Amino acid sequence: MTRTGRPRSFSEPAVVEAATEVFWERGYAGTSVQRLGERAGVLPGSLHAAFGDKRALFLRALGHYAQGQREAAAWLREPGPVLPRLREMMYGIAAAAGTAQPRGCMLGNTAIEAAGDEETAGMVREAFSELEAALAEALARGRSDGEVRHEVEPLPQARALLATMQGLHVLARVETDPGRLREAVDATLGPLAETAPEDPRTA
Amino acid sequence: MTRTGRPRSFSEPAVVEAATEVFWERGYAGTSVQRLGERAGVLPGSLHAAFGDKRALFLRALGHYAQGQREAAAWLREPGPVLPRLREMMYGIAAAAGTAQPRGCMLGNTAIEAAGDEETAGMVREAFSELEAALAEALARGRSDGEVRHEVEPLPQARALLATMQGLHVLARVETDPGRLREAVDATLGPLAETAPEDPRTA
DNA sequence: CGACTTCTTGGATCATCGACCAAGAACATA
DNA sequence: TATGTTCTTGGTCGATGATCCAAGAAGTCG
Repeated sequence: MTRTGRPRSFSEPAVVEAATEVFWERGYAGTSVQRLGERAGVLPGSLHAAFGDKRALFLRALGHYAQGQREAAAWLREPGPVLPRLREMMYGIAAAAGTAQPRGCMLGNTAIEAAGDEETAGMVREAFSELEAALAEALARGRSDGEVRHEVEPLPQARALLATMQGLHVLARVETDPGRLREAVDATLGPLAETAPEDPRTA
Repeated sequence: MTRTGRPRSFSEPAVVEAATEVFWERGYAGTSVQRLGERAGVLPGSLHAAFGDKRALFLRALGHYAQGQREAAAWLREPGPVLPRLREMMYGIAAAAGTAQPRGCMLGNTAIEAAGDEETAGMVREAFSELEAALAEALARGRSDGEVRHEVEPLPQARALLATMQGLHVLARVETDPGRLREAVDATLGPLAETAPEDPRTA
């Protein structure tokens, strides 16, 4: 059954991508449908016809962002030492400090701004849960490889790391020096390493 | 020089206190001047006359909240073991999970929502900086008392703890089980203790 | 007691925003 | 090419919100 009629002048995924950017930067309340249209090169009327109301488009955008996070987390599942990858992930968060427009993490931003909406909160909770599982899996593997101290309990430590990452996103919003956040990352990851915990950069 | 004319029907600090509550719960954009007036029992016109515009009242509220945080941090400076107090502070954050309306930390909420405003960001940065200093001081004292491992570097670790606390506020917005966040707290604080790191609750 | 000052009240104003719709444009199919 | 379907365009509508103001109310001071 091929669709007839006038074809879309825009690609739906491209609009979702653009909407993700805008919602990520400005939050839900801070984003107008008009601005969404401008960024995507589509008039508000067309957005309404294609996606429904603003909230529906926001949920699409949030899902798109969460999918990207899932793919980033998949990197932790590849073989090899995990602590350097955790450090790189967290350094990446720290690197936003001092940049023109730190956006934080859209999941965390949404948790704070839109926690009242149960459907939205559910999506954030689900995404956090998956990130936590990926972190726990990585820690467990690191532990059995002798890279991570055997005293580390993967699941609670994974939750702690997730919290620290979200907190880094928050601090990066107002912190001007990425180096200070990297020190915090080193202090977090140092005690997890089996060897040479006195110099975290060795891990 | 005593002021003449009709006296205020409201107390200025009480209005700031009420405004703090509302901004804390609903954010800056999510709060209308009308709602502020309702909560404080003052008409919007009077608010405007007494405080200026919405942003000015928000800055007053943010300053009020930051002051409260400073006083909470002063608790860490009192003598005695610091790790139990840190745990209690962080358990307190975790306890918001699953409650009707977790508000998070107004400093973190503001960092996320209003990072574009440089004056606002400066206030948040300043407050974070003081919290960090209080945490670092507490860790340093705990270390010299033999309570905290000597490998712990106070300032980086303080930043890491601040990040974790902010992250806990974020997670508490969508997490339904406070117990899971308490486990994360234990995983964070356990490695800091000098003795019995395998059971964090002993510290 | 009268004059002056300050606050309160209630509404007006202007802007923004989300949602919606009628009419025309663009395309596929037959 | 004629027909039907879908999309685009541009605008309207109602609601909300921030700000401000004029007139009355409630005090103080001389």
